[in-house]
Amino acid sequence: MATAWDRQRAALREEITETARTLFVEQGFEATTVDQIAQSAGISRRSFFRYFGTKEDVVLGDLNARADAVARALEARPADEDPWTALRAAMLDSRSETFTDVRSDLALSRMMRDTPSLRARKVEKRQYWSEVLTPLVAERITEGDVTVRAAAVVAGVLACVDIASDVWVESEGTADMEAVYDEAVTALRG
Amino acid sequence: MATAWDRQRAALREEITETARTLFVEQGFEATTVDQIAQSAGISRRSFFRYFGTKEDVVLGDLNARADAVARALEARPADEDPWTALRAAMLDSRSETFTDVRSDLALSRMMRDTPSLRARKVEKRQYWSEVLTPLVAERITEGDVTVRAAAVVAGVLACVDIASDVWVESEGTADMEAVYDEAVTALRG
DNA sequence: TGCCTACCTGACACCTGGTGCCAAGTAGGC
DNA sequence: GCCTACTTGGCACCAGGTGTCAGGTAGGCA
Repeated sequence: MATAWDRQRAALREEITETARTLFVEQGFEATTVDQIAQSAGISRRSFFRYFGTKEDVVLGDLNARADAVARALEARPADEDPWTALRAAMLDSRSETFTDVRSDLALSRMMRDTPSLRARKVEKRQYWSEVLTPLVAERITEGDVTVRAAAVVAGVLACVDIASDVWVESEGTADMEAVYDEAVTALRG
Repeated sequence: MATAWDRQRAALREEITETARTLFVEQGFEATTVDQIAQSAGISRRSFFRYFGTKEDVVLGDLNARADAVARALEARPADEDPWTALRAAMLDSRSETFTDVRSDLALSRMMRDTPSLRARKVEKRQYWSEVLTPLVAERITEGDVTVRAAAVVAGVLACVDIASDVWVESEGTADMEAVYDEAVTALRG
């Protein structure tokens, strides 16, 4: 428990994130180089890569942590709840821990939608979501090929989340994300 | 209509693809450099990038073309068919035009599953599938928010295809892809 | 046949993200 | 006040990708 070091590390990481996101919003993600970020944050290029594995991780940082949060929330739901209801509730429970303000959230979301490398890396992290959630969902499925069905439900739910997020960005943050999500789920469950 | 040029270009492109895929299977995708491919194919590194925008495109080349094929097949389905049935039939109709043999198909699929950059690029091309298919599916939806619902159905179907493909690879090519796909769809439409 | 034009090609330089390595520094424990 | 463990920065290096330019080659036309 090197607490002192850990705190310092976390603080610096936070500072780098701030600096980088400012630059990203100002001049775009791809147009911002790692050297610029490092220089603005007062560290070396090499150190940057010690705090973030890739440039994309600065934006997508805590996505894996959120998956774990959703997983914990899902486990806490009643065991007899059907997977769709349980997943929806779990995601709502663990939402908005990292919520700052609408404007910057919108800018970040738009960037994630419009930048190929960010989209790609996001999908990569989504795989972690599937790995974490699928076994938990499988416990709530009683018939058929449980593994396949669980994978399908998780993939379906994540797709609906993406759709809701897209519509939200498109609407400049005015759309009701929950309503869009429910509409998308309805389309699946017919 | 520069037919002569076009033919030569297509032939060379095919040859590069052959060469590259052989190298990929031999030593893995990431371990194979573009310089190696270019040298093996007897062209310059610069020319390689004139035929393929990225290294990944050598493997994923005709994915966009397949999307167009599915779209055409979808349009040909009876207008009163529900989207799920129509999509399933359309994908089956336009399948296996680029089918070589099980062994190399399996090797390629496994590579696509295990290589992050390939997965990422594949998802990128999947977006094109969505863009092409969603408006066609929308015509088959009669109630609710048509755009959102169509997007959800397309995303769901593509997710099920991925699941089926994954299970197929996992089973060394012995699994019945159509059956797995149907099982996955059942989980969604439950 | 011979030229002209359009396209293709290879070579070079350059940028960017990312990694391995090593020497120097700095904070904490005894 | 020293020792140790972790961190830092600098350097060299690799690979993917792009802009540019000079030179070549195939096709069309007189």
